Amino acid sequence: MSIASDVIRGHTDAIILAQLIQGDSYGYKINRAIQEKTEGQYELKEATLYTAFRRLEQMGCITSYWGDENTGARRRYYSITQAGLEMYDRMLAEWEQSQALLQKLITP
Amino acid sequence: MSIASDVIRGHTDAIILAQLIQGDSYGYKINRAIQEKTEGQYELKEATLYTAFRRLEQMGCITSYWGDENTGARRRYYSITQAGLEMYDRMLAEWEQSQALLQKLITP
DNA sequence: CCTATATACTTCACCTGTCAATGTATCTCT
DNA sequence: AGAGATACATTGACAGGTGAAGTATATAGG
Repeated sequence: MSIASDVIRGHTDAIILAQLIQGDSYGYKINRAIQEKTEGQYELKEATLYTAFRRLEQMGCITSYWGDENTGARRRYYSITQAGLEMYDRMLAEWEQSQALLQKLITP
Repeated sequence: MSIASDVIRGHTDAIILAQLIQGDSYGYKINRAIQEKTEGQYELKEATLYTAFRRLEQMGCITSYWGDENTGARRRYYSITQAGLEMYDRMLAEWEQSQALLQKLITP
């Protein structure tokens, strides 16, 4: 849907980790935060979001637990781990580097 | 192989078009130019490069013709079309936009 | 009460771009 | 003759993203 999807592709993980650095959260809320951050310009597709959670958990970058809501739908909360923090730092550095690289390449 | 591959992904077309704006060229030479431009930090894999040529030609963004080398291996030259120029402009604008968007998203 | 809407998570099938591997052919240098 | 550079092409596999569909609960409005 979004124009930006090709750039964002492969950065879903970093985007999620960036959100979790600010504290534990759950899928729906994270997506909301992303929409607000971008003034509605971007949102993650649900399938993308939950696939990313699986991937990140399997890599040991996040852990999850069920919230104890006594009302509303159940929520699965996620926490960023030490490995996740390190991964985030690497991804951020990579992004800075790649950005400069592509800028060079895309200029005639 | 490269660190930047996830960012560059989906921008191969724009990179190639950026090269062709400077004049007709052929696969091997374009890849060389890319390597030089990035001081060896990046190169396209051959499969990626030639797949992109097919895609761009099919979309009408480039046209191709065989060079009339009387020595050495034959070369297939590519020209950017009007549609290609327009596509490039769109891609460049998109990149600027996406860059800003991802910068926002990747920051905690 | 019933329906629509929002919240919240899950799974499956499919598409696209990338890339490793492999193959072809020609030229130059030793 | 053999090695290495030039030059193009195809195949099969893989990873990430996404549309579509499904499950379940709470709330607001008619």
